[in-house]
Amino acid sequence: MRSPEQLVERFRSEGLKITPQRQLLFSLLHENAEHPTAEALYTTASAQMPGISLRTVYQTLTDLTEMGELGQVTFDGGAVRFDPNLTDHHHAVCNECGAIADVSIDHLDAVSISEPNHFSPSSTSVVFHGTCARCTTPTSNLDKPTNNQTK
Amino acid sequence: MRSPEQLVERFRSEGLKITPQRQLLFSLLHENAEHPTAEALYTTASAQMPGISLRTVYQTLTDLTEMGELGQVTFDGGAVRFDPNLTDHHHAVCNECGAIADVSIDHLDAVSISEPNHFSPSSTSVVFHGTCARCTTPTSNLDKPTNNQTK
DNA sequence: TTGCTTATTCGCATGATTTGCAGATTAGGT
DNA sequence: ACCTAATCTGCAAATCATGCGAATAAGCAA
Repeated sequence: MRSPEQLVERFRSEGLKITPQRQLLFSLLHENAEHPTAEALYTTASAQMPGISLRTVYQTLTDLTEMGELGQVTFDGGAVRFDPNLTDHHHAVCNECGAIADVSIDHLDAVSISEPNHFSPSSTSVVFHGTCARCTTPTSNLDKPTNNQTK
Repeated sequence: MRSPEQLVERFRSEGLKITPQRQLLFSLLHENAEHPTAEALYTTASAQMPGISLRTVYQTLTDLTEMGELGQVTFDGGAVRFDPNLTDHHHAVCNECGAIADVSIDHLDAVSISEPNHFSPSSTSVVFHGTCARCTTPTSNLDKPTNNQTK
């Protein structure tokens, strides 16, 4: 996703309005690597702007997605998560705490469908399920994040 | 998933009852490569057994999943789809018609997370999005399946 | 076959997530 | 300051899935 400043520019140039709600969400999403759900963003946004509507959060998220400024991902049927990282990347989901990390992958080009077929893939997405560093470390389970996995 | 006969055996041996509803679902799922949703199975089942409850379909599907006889997959936030294929495989989703095909993958072992990290993957799933053979073929669009993609 | 026990089925209520709608509000230009 | 269209908000409603309790029926024993 572009910076809040650049988004403001883009919105302006498209005749869209720069509201405080949008500006807040721009900043909350900027470089956000948490893959938050709409609900999570709403909670955070509400702390800074009491009265903001969940509907507005959904609306803005949908708008940004349609503008190609935001990505969406879902894992195992949970709620949709938003991803401002638009670079080509994949995800690693921790079975313990539900954390989702962006990962780059080596040799993805080597992966191919083995049986003879006529499927023309336009994109390939890889999801690793496993245990993250934090949950693997035997010591200091105190600051281990709580399980945020929706399902 | 095991054959209906084997499932009947397993259910019996575990003290579970063999109801006509379960038997019907066993047969509908056996070697079913359509990745149906609960709703889709309910529709099919209703044709053969009017009066069967959607609740029962969900219940049976959940039971089979918990018994490890059935797999679940979801794509792009749509409804859960059930997969009787328990072999190690991946999926190719057609952007046009929503069809989902099971695929085997070559060189998956070559795929690795590139940046230094301590994530221990226990499983890796790959999803291809693209156009299936049927939707690619320019001729005979007549028998092209309708778009079953939920979202 | 009859009857008993307990698993199952079924329908409805409820929960979670997301979208549609309409009226109130406000950004941004005149 | 004023206008107008875009936006925000609250609520209804759609979709998907699960909890619950009453009714039903499978499987077993006599």
